[in-house]
Amino acid sequence: MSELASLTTAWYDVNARDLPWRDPDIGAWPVLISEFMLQQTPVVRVLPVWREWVARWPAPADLAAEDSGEAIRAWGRLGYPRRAMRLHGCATALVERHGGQVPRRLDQMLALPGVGDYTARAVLAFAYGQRHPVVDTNVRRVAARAVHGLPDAGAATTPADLALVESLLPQAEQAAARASAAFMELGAVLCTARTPRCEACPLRETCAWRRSGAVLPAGPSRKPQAYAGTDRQVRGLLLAVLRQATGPVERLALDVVWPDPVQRTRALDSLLADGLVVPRGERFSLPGRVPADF
DNA sequence: AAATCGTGGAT
DNA sequence: TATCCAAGATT
Repeated sequence: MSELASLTTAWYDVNARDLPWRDPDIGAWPVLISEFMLQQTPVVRVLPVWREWVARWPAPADLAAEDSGEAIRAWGRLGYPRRAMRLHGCATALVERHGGQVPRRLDQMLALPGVGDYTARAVLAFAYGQRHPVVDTNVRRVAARAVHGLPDAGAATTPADLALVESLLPQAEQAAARASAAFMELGAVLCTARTPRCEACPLRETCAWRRSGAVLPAGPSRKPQAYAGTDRQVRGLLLAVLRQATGPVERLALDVVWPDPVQRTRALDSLLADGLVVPRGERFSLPGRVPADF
């Protein structure tokens, strides 16, 4: 195996955080839930919601039996609520296509809604111990620095990234899966975007970027994303109203969240198009059955 | 292939 | 206070 993998795994053996979805006895479904929630959302915010979901919907069939609106509501404030709907879609697909189980084949994983190159391989590696290059933003940053001597990676995961990381993995399946978790942990805990802690890094002697001075770029490594005043913010405000409502709400209750009627309408229309919101006559609600007293 | 899609903690 | 960014996927 590569020196990068052996050094990083040895460090991980001692320093891995004790995250509940890393319990070796946890099932593939809880792992899949964690991977969805962790898409663009920090660990600390995922933890409490993940616990709720695993307790409430211990198997895919449990979630599939509910309206997608329940998933959206239980998603809470994790952000990007389309993930909740796609995860509900996953549960349905698992029941319909895979006997209520999480499949063990990459092509079957990639065919699930909301499951892309990262999530598919992460679940197969972490839940089933398979050998796949698991490439997220952390791993790409570690590879960019340690291997290429660059301060950060490109904007998106490329086939070249997958090939490189695959070449770093040990041959044995379980060791490869552990190395993948170790690379991610290193990027999340030490080899961070803005303030890397190179002194504590197991790769400090071999890292190409450190040997060239570890100079951080002046500007942001990604294009900073605006939020205030965007449709995204308005969608969030609208959905927050519908999440806490117990039934359909009047248009007026939605109108008060944003002053500009043009943008408000555009945001609501996009939520309707996404299926995150459903019209109920003159009113609106999350998707699903309406309680009898409405 | 660049834009879009939430939210909140850290700096 | 404003900016950056966090276990991505989709179109």
